[in-house]
Amino acid sequence: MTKPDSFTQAVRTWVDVSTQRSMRGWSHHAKATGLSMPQFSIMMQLYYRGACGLSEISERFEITNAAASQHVDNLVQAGLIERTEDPHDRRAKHIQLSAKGKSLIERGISERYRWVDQLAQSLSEKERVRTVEALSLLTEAARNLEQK
Amino acid sequence: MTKPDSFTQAVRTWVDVSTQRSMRGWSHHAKATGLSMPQFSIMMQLYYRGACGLSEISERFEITNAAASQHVDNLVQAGLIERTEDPHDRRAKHIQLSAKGKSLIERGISERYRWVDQLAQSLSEKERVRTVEALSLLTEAARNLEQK
DNA sequence: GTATAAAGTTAACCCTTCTTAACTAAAAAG
DNA sequence: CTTTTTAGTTAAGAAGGGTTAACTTTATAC
Repeated sequence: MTKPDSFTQAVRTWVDVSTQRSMRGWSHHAKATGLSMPQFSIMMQLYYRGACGLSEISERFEITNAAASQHVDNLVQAGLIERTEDPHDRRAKHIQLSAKGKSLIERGISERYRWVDQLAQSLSEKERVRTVEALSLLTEAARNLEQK
Repeated sequence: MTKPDSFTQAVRTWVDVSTQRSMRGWSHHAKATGLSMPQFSIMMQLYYRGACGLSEISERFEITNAAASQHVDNLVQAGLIERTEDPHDRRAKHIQLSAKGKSLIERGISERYRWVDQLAQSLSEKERVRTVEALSLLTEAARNLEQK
């Protein structure tokens, strides 16, 4: 509350605008592929954080193992993820994206961020450089915050 | 595809990080208030884009009038929004946040963006100024894109 | 080696969201 | 002034996501 007002305002506004844009692309893609929101989220998570067991999924989404198991089962049946036995602990499952699932998510990401390319083109080289500096700073600071 | 690579990358990374952060706060608040996701979204939309008729809601969320009407009805019953007759067209309704609803959303926003204040404190004055410049640029550009 | 804990699955059920269909009431068109 | 269109509501039902509870199988503790 000292005087970060214009800073706070600028960040908020940009986050609002960009969240809205990227969410729009996201829900478009989810709808186009016929995936529901939880299904899509699980796949995104598998893409960014890599393979995991079933319990990790239920923990991250704060749902029961039963619910997670059902979602996973549907995605396996759709051929989008693979569920194999963990060789070190045969109770556990090793859940990961299939090739088909991975490429689907990658198409989704590039669609979700197509507007960023358009954004790039509407700025000058100099503006782009300055933007990159500022955003790197912010990202770095946000990640430091995260770890505390 | 010329060479916006580092730009694209920086924007994507920041959007990912910030979306994740602000969504976390959002779903927290939604859960705490007992609102469902569609209910919350409708209220957010009323907050940012102002009062509107029922059809506007169904269009923006791509649901039927029936579904929109039901959501609105629940929110009216909870005392969070007001539904009055449009004096110029008595078929239409004028839907807007109540005082209670408005303050609920405002509390939500400030919770959602608390991390931005922390972010501000972890940067120097100089860094903040440069960030504000860059983000204003980006926001402006994104809005221009929007209008085309 | 038996008892207990942990990882997943399955079944039955509830709640929410959404849809279609039938309806009322007001405005616009002819 | 009658017909048609537009705005919104209501009811019934389908679909999905979530839960608890009972169960199987494997690992861990003692």
